[in-house]
Amino acid sequence: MIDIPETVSTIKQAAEFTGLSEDTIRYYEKIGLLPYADRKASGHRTYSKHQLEGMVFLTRLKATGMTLEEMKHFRKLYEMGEASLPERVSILIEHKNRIQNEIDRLLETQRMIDFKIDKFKEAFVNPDLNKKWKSPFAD
Amino acid sequence: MIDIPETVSTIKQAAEFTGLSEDTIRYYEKIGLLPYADRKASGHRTYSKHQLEGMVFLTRLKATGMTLEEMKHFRKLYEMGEASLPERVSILIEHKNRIQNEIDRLLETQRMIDFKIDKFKEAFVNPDLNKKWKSPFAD
DNA sequence: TCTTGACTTGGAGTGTACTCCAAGTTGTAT
DNA sequence: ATACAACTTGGAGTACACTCCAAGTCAAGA
Repeated sequence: MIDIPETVSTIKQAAEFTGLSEDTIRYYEKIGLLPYADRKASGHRTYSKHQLEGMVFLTRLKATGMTLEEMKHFRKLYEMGEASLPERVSILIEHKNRIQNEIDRLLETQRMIDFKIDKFKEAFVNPDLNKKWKSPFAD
Repeated sequence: MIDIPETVSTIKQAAEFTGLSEDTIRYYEKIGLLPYADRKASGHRTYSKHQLEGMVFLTRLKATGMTLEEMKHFRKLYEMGEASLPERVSILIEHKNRIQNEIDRLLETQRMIDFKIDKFKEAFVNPDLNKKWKSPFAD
């Protein structure tokens, strides 16, 4: 059994792949969210495919509202090994629930916007309505 | 025709009703997102039911990702009157689309989390799998 | 009247997450 | 050999959205 050599990326390629900026990747490493990256002899960072996938996973968590601190905690658990699996699962389930609540709120706001758009359109077609119906916009 | 007298609220009641803090309401007024509030003789702010509804609308836009600057722009249009109705409608439609994209991203992340939870559970039941399958978490 | 709590202002301070910079080193193409 | 781009570091600066504070005024009950 031989290890399949993984293609190795520069920080620039990592940034392209993940959508993070190079500065952000270095920043994440600095605050301990990403582990100290492997280096070439020159000191330049290198990333494996596996690491890039991990970063993308991070971006998904972040984009869905997880804070950097929570992600750091999750990573700490990951480093503790198998014993932390149950807690990691419960964190993910909890996060999934938060996402669901967020989706519900978004859907509700969409309905509210639709209602408002309808009102606007009515008011546009028949300006008289505008006098009776005052749009609530904090005034 | 007589005006139905609207019940008038203090800033404290406004904060309770909207979920914003009193400081935040004053801050929104300071930056021009809310108009200069009506005052009692004492100088204390008062809010009508209509104004409270407007504030709740604001909180919905904010909670779905609209920035304070965008909301200020929307309010400016509102103050310009009927002529701005088409632009206001298009802003709302645009925002609705942004919300839809956000929902899509959230759903996708939920699926990703489900996949990961399954993997974790497998690894927990059968620790051998954990050796073959490395969780990508940026390491 | 006295006290207690609510409200006022302008401005300073905070938390999160970057983002940029200077000064120096390394890698690559000509 | 000489550019020139890519990379390195520590630390400073920025953007957004609040959040808190001091010092003072106002309102309502005992």
